[in-house]
Amino acid sequence: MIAKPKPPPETTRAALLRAALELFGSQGYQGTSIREIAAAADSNIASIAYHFGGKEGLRVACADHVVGLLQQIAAPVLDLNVAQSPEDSGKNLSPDDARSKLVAMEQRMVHFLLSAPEAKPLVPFMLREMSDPSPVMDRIFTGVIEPVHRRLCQLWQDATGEPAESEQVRLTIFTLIGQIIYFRIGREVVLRRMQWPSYTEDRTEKIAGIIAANLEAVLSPSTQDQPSPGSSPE
Amino acid sequence: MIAKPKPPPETTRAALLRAALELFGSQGYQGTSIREIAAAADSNIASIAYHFGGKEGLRVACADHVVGLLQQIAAPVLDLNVAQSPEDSGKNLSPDDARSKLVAMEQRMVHFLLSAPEAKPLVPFMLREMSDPSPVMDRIFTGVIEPVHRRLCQLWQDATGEPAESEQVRLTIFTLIGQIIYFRIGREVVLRRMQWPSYTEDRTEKIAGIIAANLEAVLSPSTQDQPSPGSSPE
DNA sequence: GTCTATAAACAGATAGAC
DNA sequence: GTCTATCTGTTTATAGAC
Repeated sequence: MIAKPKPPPETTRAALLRAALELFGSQGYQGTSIREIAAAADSNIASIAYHFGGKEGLRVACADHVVGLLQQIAAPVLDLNVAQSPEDSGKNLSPDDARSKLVAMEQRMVHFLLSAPEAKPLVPFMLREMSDPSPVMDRIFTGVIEPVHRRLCQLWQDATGEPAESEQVRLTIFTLIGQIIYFRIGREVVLRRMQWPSYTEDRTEKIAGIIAANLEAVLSPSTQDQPSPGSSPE
Repeated sequence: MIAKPKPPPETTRAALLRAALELFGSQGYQGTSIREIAAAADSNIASIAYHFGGKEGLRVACADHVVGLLQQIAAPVLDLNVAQSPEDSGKNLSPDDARSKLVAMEQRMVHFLLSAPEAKPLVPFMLREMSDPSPVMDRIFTGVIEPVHRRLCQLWQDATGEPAESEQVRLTIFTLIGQIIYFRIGREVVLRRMQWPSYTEDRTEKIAGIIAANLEAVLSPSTQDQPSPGSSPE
């Protein structure tokens, strides 16, 4: 426990986790049998009960695994400026810095969700758990989604001056996230309409560019009236 | 067959369809048993085989039903200007008209997806079929998604002059649709982050207003450089 | 820790009475 | 057209050999 922080006694366990993540992601939780998982992991059904207590335990373990990995990936991006200098308080950026950091984060998210190889097993699982309000969604929300959303809201404040936790800003950040995530969730629809067989680096880059342009357009004052959000002409 | 174009001999059939739509939408296809459906329709399992041939037949019938209803709902919006006058050719609008029609369609879609009572049973089913690439997705895509997307692209062309079927425009329309649909698919996440117990009319209106503002910002020339999409500084 | 064998519950489909 | 009863296969979970 002390001398060996990470020995590899988790061959079977890890294989089951990998297989489950993959299959839950592609077929859904209810659409996947523990037989399939055991077969894909070159193991047997009983090993799932042994290591995870059952199918639901395996689901929870997948969620924790995903949250851990995503936090690891998101960490360097989330506190790029927090740990820069001690007296900086790590909270305020110049509007231009915040603006370009927002665009940079958007680009990263698009590339990660659409074509990063390390995201391939994680993202489908996460998105399914996000749609299905399962008891597992809690960990994913608290561990990943909320921190990232809060960070984006903070950057938005630094870029525009609008209060980060206002309804207006929180919802606007969701419209940004929605644009990105739709290209994953609605993947089959997009590919079909675009007559693309699959996403490639070039196509991902194109998508990221369009969302970046949208983002910059919304961030721009545009010298028009944007007094209060509730005064739409309807 | 001729004298009675639509008598009501479809009490059980209709009840099964309604129940299936509801349960498939909330629990997913594989997460729903035909026993549940029969029970919810106050019928029995055998009636499903009799009326629809089996569970998969019921799924297809649900898809057709949804496509029919959505087309009925979307029709008056889609060809509002097509049937206006014969010599109008029904294709070209003034930029201002196209622009306000785009905003109007966005508002309609948000309200329909988030709080229209008639959408409540349809939308979850459709969104699930859209994520899972099932053989049923075909009908939904061809019947609803593609026509709506094409119409939006056409309006975008009328509003901006960019060619409707260009990659640029088709993807931009998807960023618009993504913003809207995310508030449905990511509903649980949004509600939690906003600390809202549920969507209300006011909140839906607020969301619609923010997306409308984004749309207008992107549609505006903004007097900045927007020469070609591939020349991002990176 | 790993695996085979089996139990108990569940799925979808169907036969046949009414 | 409707429904009960049943068939057949599959599911998760588990007991027990190794």
